Amino acid sequence: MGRAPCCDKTSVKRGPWSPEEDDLLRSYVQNHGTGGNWIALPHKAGLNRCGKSCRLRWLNYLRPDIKHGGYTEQEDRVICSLYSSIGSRWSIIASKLPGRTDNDVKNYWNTKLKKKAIAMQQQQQQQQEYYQQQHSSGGRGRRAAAAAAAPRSQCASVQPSPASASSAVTTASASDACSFGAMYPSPSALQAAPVLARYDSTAAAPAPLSLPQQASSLAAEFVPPAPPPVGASWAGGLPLDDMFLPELLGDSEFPPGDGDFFGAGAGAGLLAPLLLQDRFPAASLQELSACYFPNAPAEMWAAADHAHAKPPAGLCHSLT
DNA sequence: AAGGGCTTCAACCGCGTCATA
DNA sequence: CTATGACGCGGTTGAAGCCCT
Repeated sequence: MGRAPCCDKTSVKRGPWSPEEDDLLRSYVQNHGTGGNWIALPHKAGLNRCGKSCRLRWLNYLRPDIKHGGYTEQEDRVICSLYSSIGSRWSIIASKLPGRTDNDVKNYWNTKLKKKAIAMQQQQQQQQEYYQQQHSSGGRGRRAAAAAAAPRSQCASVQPSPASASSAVTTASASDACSFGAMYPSPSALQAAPVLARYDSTAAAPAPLSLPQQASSLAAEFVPPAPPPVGASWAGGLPLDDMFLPELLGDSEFPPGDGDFFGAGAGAGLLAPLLLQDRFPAASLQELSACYFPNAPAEMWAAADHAHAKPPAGLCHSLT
């Protein structure tokens, strides 16, 4: 027994919208608003369309503040950084990009950015191999080499959804998120590991940070990995927390209206977690980190010796 | 010029979540 | 507490345009 359809699909028009339909919908919404009921809207607006179709058309195309195409380097970096940390939660990612819709961001990632990421990952792996060869004789390099050789499944918990494998291009898998996140390892993320443990940090990082204590001990013998390729400025070494925490914490300066999301330069980005440690109690930052990775809270919370298994309600509503 | 393959992106589908009666 | 309906989201599809041979 399935769900009742939202409308009679045989009697409503489907497919591409005509300019006349666009005008009808636009003028109706601008004059009357959505009325909080998309199902009833097409009838009121004189459209022979499904309510969901109207909603999608308005949200993804007709809204006056929509930007189409022309993604900037900054936007690329935001998308990549967030994707590496939270996976394919396009609505959250799009909410950090004014004028962008989840559908647009999703399409952009699937058609362009993902390829760019894969190419850069391959480049990074080549650098890693070279780097491992240079350090293979010393003890300090062994853990990094072992971690680099570790299977990707270490981060499978980041993206629990076993996405269909029917489309190699469009499917956003756990390994995508994980491997791309690994492209930009951040020494600062490890230095701040007891506070900002990242559950998707693998591969180029010394080891999966499944436990803050492990991360802490690893940080002590951490060998900085190869830097991102020259010219690959976007998302370089920026933990999600650097750009996300301020907003969740109510920092009104995020995102900057016309500036660089990542601060004045790489140094500013790398310093952000440490500055946050100064500004907020470690417990609060642990709670917020847990919000990013709701699929793996137990380990971290147990390790952090918290009385509760979950962060306080309302702390991270937009991500859970 | 033709046509086959590739890319892009608007639109659809189905499910999870939430609000409300 | 439960049922129902609407919304919102992520995954997927397919038509149109582009590119290459």
